[in-house]
Amino acid sequence: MQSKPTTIKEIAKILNISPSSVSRGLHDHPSIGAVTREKIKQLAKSLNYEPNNTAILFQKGKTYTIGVILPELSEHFFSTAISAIEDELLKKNYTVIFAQSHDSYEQEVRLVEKMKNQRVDGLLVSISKDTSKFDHFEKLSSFNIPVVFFDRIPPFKNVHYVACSIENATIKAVNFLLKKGHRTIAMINGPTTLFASNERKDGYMQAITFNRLKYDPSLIVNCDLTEQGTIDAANQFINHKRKPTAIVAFNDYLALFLIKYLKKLNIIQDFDLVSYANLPIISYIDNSPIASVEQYPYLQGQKAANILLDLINAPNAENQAYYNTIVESDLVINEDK
Amino acid sequence: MQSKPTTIKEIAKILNISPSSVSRGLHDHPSIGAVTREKIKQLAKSLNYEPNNTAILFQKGKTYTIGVILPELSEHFFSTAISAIEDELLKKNYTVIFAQSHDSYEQEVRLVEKMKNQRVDGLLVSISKDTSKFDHFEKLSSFNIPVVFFDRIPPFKNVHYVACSIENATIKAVNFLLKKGHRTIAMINGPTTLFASNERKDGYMQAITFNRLKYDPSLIVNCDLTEQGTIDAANQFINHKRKPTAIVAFNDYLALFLIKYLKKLNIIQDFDLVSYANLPIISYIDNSPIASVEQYPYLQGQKAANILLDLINAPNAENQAYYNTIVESDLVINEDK
DNA sequence: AAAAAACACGCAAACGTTTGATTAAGCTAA
DNA sequence: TTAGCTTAATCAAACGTTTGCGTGTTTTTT
Repeated sequence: MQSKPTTIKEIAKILNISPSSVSRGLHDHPSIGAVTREKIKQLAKSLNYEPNNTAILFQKGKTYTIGVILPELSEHFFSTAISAIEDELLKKNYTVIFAQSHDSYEQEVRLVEKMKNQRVDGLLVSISKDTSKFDHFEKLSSFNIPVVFFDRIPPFKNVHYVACSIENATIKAVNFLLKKGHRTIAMINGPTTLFASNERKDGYMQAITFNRLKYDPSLIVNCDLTEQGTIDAANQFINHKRKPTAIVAFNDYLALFLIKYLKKLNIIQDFDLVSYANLPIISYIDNSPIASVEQYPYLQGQKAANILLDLINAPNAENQAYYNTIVESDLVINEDK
Repeated sequence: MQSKPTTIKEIAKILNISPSSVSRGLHDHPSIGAVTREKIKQLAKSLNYEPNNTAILFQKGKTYTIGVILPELSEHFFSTAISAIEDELLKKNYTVIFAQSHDSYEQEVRLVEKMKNQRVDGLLVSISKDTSKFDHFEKLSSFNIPVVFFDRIPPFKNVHYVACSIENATIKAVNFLLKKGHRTIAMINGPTTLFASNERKDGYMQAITFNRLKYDPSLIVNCDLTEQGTIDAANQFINHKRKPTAIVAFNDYLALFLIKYLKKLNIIQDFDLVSYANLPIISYIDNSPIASVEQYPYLQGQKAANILLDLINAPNAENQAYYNTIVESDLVINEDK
C-alpha cells in the first residue's frame, strides 16, 4: 500500500474551498476565518498532510540548504566542525549537504559547481591543500551565493572567514617553553605552500625576537606531513650543533610520528613537546606534548554557520563589510606533566 | 551585478524554438536535429545555463538526495562511515544530507520526520542508543522511502541492514587470548540494553564453552560506558577471587579509561587487553590492547550506500527480500606487542 | 506516384505551492 | 442611503522543467 502523499489540492477539494485558502489557512493567514482555518488544520492532520518540500523550494527559489565543502570528513577536526555546523543550522531549520574535496583542487572546483547547481543558499568551505586559485568561489558571488571560509582560509581579507589565530597561539606556545627554561626550541613545520605554516613560523619568530633571543632559521624545518618526513626532520635536530631541548610540532599527527621515533631512539626524555590539537585522545599517550594549541573546531563551525545565516538574511547584500572573525586559540597545558 | 540564472525559456526565445525542444536538445533526445542541438548547446554554454535543480527535482518527484542519520558525527567510527557514504553516493550523482541524533530517541524521531519532508529518496541510519521503538521507520515504507541500517541496527531481521558480526569477532578475540595461555578472561561489557552488548556476551560464552572451560558469569561486568563506570568495573576484577589475566573491553574508549586506571595502580603489566576499534591512534599508546576487533566503518558505509541505491532503483519494490549483510570483522593483532 | 515511415519540432499539461489581485458579502459611520 | 471599510474567500499566474501526443515536412519504400 503505497499511499501517495496528501496534497493541498486534495484537502481543498474535500472541503470545497480553493487551494489558496488551504495554503493560507495552514499558515495562519489573517484572511482566513477561524472556523475554516480549524477545519483545514484538522483535515490536514487526519490525512497526514506533509508539505511537499521540493515544491516549496522550487516555488520560493530558496532551498534552505547550506553546502559544506571540506577536505576530509574523517579527520577529527573537521568532523567536529561540521557537527557544530549541523547542530547550529538545524536550529534555524536549514539542511546541510556536504562533500569532501579530499584535498584536491579539481575536486573542489567540481563540488562548488555541483553545490551551485543544487542552488544552495550559501556555502561553508575549508579549502583544500592544493587550492591556490579562487575563481570558482568568485563565480558564486555573481549568483548571490555567499561563502564563508573556516579554518583553512584563502590568504586575503576580502572574503568572509572564521579562523584561529595560529600566530598568536604559537607566540604563546613558544613563550611557554621559554618560561620553562628552554633556550633552543625547534619547530617541525608544514609545507611552505600552506598559509598555516607561515603563521606558525611568524609566531615563532615573533616570540623569539621579542624575548631578545637570536632567531636561528635552521631550527625550523619544513616537512611534508608524512611519517618519513617527520623522521627526516627530527634527524636534522638530533644531529644539530645546537641540539634543541623542545620541539613544536605542526600538528598532533606529526607529534605522534615524532614521539614514536624518539621513543625508538630512546631519547624522548630529552625533549619537551608542544603541538596543535587535532586528536582528542593524544593526552592519553605517554610522553605526549606538555602543551597543546586548542583550535576550537566546534566554535569555529558555530561561528561560521551563524555568519553565513547573517549573510543570507542580510537585506542589503550590496556594499557590506567582510566578516573576518578570529577565534582566539588557547594554549592548553597538559596537567599531568 | 546579480545575474539571474539563465532558463530554458530564455534560450528558447532567443533561438525562436520551443522550450521543449531546448530541453530535449540538451538531453540529446533523438527527435532534435543535429544542427539545432548544437545551436542549443552552444547558446546554453555561452549564457552559462545551469539547470535549476529545484525545478527538476520538483518535476520528477525524485530528489536524488539520501539522508543519513547517525548518533554522533564527531566519533571517528561514524565520520569514517559517512565519509565512505559520501564518496560512494557522489559517484552516482546523489547528494547527501545528514543529521545527528546525539543518541536521543526523540531527536531521531524528529529527524526521520524532517528527512521525510525533505523527500529524500532513501535513508541510511545508525540508530541511537535510546531507540527501542521503530514506528518512525516503519512509517517510511508506506511512503516508499527505503531505509538501510548500518552498524547500530534494530534487533530483528525484517529490515535492510549492514553490520559487523561482533559475535564472531568476539569468539576470535577470546580464542586468541586462550591460545596465548590465558585461562581467566574478563569482559567489561556495555549496558545490557544494547544489542551490541549481547553480541559480545554471546561470543564470549561460545568461545569459552567451545573450549570446554567453565563459564563464570561474574567475569562479565556491565558498565555505563563512562570513565567512572569503567573504574568500578575494573575494581571488581582486581579484587576478584579469580583475578583475570586478560580483559576484553567493550570499545577503545573504555580501553583508554582502563589503561589509564591500571597504569595509575601500576598493575597494567598484569593484564593483556583486547578491544574493539573506534580510535585510529590507539596503537600509539603504551600498553595499548594487544589485539583489536576491526569493524571496517568505511566498508560498512560503502555497502550500506550501495544497497540503498539498489533498493531505490529496484523495479519491483514489492515482495523483495531483505538485505541482511554481515561484514566480517577481523581481529587485528598489534604487532609491536 | 502513392503510401508508409522517419524526422524535427511545437503544444500544452503537469508537478504542488504561494501570492498579488480581485470579488462578494456584511458591517459601520456620516 | 451610500460611500467606505472589513472580513473571508477565490482566481489565476507563476516558478522551470519534462513529456505524451500531435503535426507538418521530408525521405524512403513499393
